[in-house]
Amino acid sequence: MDFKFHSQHFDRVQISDQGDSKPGLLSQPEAPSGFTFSDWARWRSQPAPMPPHQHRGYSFPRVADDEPYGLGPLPQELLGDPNAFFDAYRSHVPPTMTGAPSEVLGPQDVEGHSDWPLLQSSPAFKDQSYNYPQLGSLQPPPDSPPSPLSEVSSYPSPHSLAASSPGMTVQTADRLSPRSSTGDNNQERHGHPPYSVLIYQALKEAPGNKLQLQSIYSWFEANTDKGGDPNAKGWQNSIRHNLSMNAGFEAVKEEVGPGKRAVNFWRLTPEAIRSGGIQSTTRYRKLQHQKKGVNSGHRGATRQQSESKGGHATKVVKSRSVNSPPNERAEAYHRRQMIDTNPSLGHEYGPTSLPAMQRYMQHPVGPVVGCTPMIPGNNTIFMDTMEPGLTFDVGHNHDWYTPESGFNRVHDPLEGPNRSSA
DNA sequence: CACGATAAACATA
DNA sequence: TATGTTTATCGTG
Ligand SMILES: [Mg+2]
Repeated sequence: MDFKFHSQHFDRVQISDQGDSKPGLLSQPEAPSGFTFSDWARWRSQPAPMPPHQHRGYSFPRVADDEPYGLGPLPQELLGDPNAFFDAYRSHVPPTMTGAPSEVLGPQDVEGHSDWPLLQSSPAFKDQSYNYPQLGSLQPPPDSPPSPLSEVSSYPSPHSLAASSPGMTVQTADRLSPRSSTGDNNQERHGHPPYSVLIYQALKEAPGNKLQLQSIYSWFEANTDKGGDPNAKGWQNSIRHNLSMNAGFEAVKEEVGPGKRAVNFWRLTPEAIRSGGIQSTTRYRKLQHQKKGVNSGHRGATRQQSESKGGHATKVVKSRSVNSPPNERAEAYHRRQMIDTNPSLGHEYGPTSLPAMQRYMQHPVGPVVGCTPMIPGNNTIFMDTMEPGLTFDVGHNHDWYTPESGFNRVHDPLEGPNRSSA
């Protein structure tokens, strides 16, 4: 009696997947979406041939023609080169200042969130820009493949970035970072901002609002207390986890030339930039089953036989001839790739498509309230057909984070394309 | 009920 | 091995 579940397959949906028509995910009702190709071109500072047009599904933030494209607070020197940006981090981190220079610490109190220690994100790049001279033997950037592109990389960012005005600067504290490892851990002490926020900050400050994974690590090492011990790499796992699961961060591949393999950058989503914030990473957990411990309670070396986890739902890349697929999973994987690959993007690099889980949540068909584990063969989802307002009109809450106001709980009415709330 | 941190299983390149 | 994606646990408020 409760729900009436409807199950459908979203194979077909994948075609229109990127249709950025998110039901009620964003606080902003309608997002003007219409990032033109030229905008995009500018974004990555490329010549830009005139485009084929839309790439319909993906909506980029629209930017007024006269709107400045530059990143507010960023030092000019850095603007042109994201690599430089992270190189700065990479280089400056290890040697001298490990952790956080207390000099730059600026405790403050942002009304929205005074808990977290504020920091100024690494001065390293604020002042020095990426010159981190020293390091003497600073080799050529280990990971800065992109040479041609990279250029300016400005990014459409209206006032969103401006948010970082006076009050909020970001924080970087010396010991911030959520963790304390073991046992007592916890953040609450003063609560360090969650990974998602830290990542948001790192990206927000970066040229083009994008950084490579390694650079993000570096940022953490420089602005948080992570990285102290070389042995711990759990925090990196956490970072990756957040990058993947939080829709505010998207991976963009940049081709570097024929021979080399494209490098991947993690970038703030246009949505994140426009709205000036991100949603909590855990919100994408909605569809998961919350299993309760029926087990013996063991934990340790375990098995979870649950079906697929990682990869078969991976993102796109390029189409390529498939050899003999190793197994069924791989087969399914490749199938998806073909579908997901966006033709209009051609060889251009751009945002990869949404990860499966996140795409489910945008199912055009309506509110998705559940799904089976992501198994190749069975792509069934469940949606609620009840009328809102009645019995259990579900609807969920989730947090939305913005620098100015911190986290705010918002409720999404569970309204989909279908149900126009009269 | 939502979060967040972690660990870990899996995939792919 | 490095990266990414996703499932699962445990602790908090
Ligand atoms: Mg993501």
